[in-house]
Amino acid sequence: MGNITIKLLAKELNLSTAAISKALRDSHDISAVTKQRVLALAAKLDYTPNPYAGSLRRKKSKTIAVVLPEVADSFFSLAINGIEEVAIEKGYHVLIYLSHENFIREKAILKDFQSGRVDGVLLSISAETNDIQHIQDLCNKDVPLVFFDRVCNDIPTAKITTNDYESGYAATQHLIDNGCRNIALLSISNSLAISNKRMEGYQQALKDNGIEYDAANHLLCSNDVLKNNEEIKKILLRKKRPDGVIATVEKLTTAIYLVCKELQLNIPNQIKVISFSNQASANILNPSLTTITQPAFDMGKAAASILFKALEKKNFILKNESLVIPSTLTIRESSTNS
Amino acid sequence: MGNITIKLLAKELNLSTAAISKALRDSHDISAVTKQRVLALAAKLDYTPNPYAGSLRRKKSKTIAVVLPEVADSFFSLAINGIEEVAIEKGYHVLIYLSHENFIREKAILKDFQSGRVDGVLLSISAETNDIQHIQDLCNKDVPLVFFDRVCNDIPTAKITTNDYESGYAATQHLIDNGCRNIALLSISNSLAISNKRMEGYQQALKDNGIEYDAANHLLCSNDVLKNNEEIKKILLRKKRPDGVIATVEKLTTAIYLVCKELQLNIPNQIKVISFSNQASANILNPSLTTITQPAFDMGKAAASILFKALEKKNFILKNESLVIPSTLTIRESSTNS
DNA sequence: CTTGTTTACTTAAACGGTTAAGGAAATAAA
DNA sequence: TTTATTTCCTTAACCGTTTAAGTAAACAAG
Repeated sequence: MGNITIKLLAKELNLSTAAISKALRDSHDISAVTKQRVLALAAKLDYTPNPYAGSLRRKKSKTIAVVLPEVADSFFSLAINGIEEVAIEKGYHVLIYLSHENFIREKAILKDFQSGRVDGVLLSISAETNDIQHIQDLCNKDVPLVFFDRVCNDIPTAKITTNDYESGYAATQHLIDNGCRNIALLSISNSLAISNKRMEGYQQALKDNGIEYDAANHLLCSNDVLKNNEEIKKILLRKKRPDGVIATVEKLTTAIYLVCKELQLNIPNQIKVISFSNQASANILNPSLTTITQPAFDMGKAAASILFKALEKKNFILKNESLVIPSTLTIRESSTNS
Repeated sequence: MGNITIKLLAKELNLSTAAISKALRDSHDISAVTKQRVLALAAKLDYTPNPYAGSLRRKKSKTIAVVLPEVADSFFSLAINGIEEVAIEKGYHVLIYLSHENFIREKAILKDFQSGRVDGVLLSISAETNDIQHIQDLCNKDVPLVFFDRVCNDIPTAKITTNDYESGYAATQHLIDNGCRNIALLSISNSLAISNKRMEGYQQALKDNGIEYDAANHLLCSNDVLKNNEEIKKILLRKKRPDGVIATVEKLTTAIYLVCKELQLNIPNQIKVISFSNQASANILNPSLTTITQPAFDMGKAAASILFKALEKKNFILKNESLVIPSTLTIRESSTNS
């Protein structure tokens, strides 16, 4: 195909490749006239520089990686939007990787980044991740890393989170204010910081209201939709049936609604529901869903912005740049007395 | 940082870089003993090959690009999952780009691919795209391209679509079967093939049922949520108010439900609704939403699979590989008589 | 014993840029 | 007029890997 290279431009204009390179990068080593000639020919021949040649020489790829547990979730979809927006603006490219909540995959993905493939990484860890050696290893190779949402506290770097503890507390308090005394909490992990913080907020709110925490009210859900449904059903069929449910992740909402429908439990009269969710459809559910909405887009944007600061300025200390962007409670019908 | 390179391994083992390279790629130019020594040292030093050096030399990046209009939509989220699954399996990396339905951006994104940054492209065109020169240009540079969902018929390459015409027809017929005679169609483009095909299916179904097509029933929506709400409201306030609505894209569902709520129009009694949607929450809307569900995950997977075939086999003719994966109509409460 | 073949390497060029160092000509300063 | 400086280039090394071509030694065949 004989692609257009700097060499070709050089030969055509009787210049050295160095001159072409400099002209294209607007070095003031090159006369205005020559620059014009180079630019004109480059435009005419539709020259596009080979990114990998440059990356090899400069040891910079102008690429970042985004590692997510999954993307079939409004939160991560919106986060990607935020990330991409900043990346495009800064002239960076975005590689996307899904861990599918699988530790082995996450490890393999991060391992590859030791090659210099990317200049920086945005990471939201998988629910399975307990061992953090692979993250440690990456940081030891001086690859800038920013966590967002699902962070790992033992790694000293920037973390963009939302106020999970306060949100857990607020959700619980809201249900209590609306008469609930027996509140179930559905989560997806016992090790993720976000899960734990939401849980702690929940427990503190119970305590502050003189309600004893009942471990039977805590359900750890999996990736298996059917199994989750069964477990939720079991909880709602208990003698001491919960009068409120908090779903700490979006995807559990459907399960709750369906089980309630099946069991003919009226939301909100018999049981009140609140979800951590970014679904646009919360408003039009039956009944409309009270949500804790995370600032997904802004979190993505913030994470990317901070990463780019680290990429642009040297001596930028990532670990000083953590940021907490608050979630918002939107009260709708599913949690209030009609 | 003095990274581990082939050179370093070579020096350490008193071999040439060529020998190291060949040993690592298991060339039978190298003795078993030497291979073992190389592999052992590489493992010990945690050698990770520089991807860009290899890309430069081999003129292959082992990377594909996915260009989407947006990602805040269940369809594209699921499609990404499908694509990523295949890519990981094949050892490829996935660069993601969002056009935000903007022609200029799409053009700039594709232009960059002429550089050899990616070995192939998966594209779902923006709603603004009428001029296809930029796609043409990319194809002329022999970059394999596979369209999915939002295809461009004038480019002779593989296209993964769903049966939009039949789905439009089925949606319309379903509403007619349930008593509708005055059906509004909400779409987002007059130029996208998917929009046109759904529209044609709609028109043919009307015709086959002896219903005259009324242009006033066709609403072209934009990216402006508020404006869409206004327009939908206008249609539903017409003297000849529609008794059925088809949303040809997921995001218009919320608008319809909200406007109906505001106007106190009962779904499905006063107006029946059906949406092209992959929302998991369709089931728990009020009322539950009848949907045309696209095989998003499978379309992503299929598109990626076909692209990889083209990347792996030469003389693979992409344009012979188009595929239509049917959507499924799931009937729920929003479109049926109670 | 010579010739051909195989084995197991090495040498060096190549991929397409970037950049430090150098140099000739023009211009400015002494 | 001589020397210093600036301007505008070129030369060549380099980034890390791959690979075509070459070669020395060992072995086999005739």
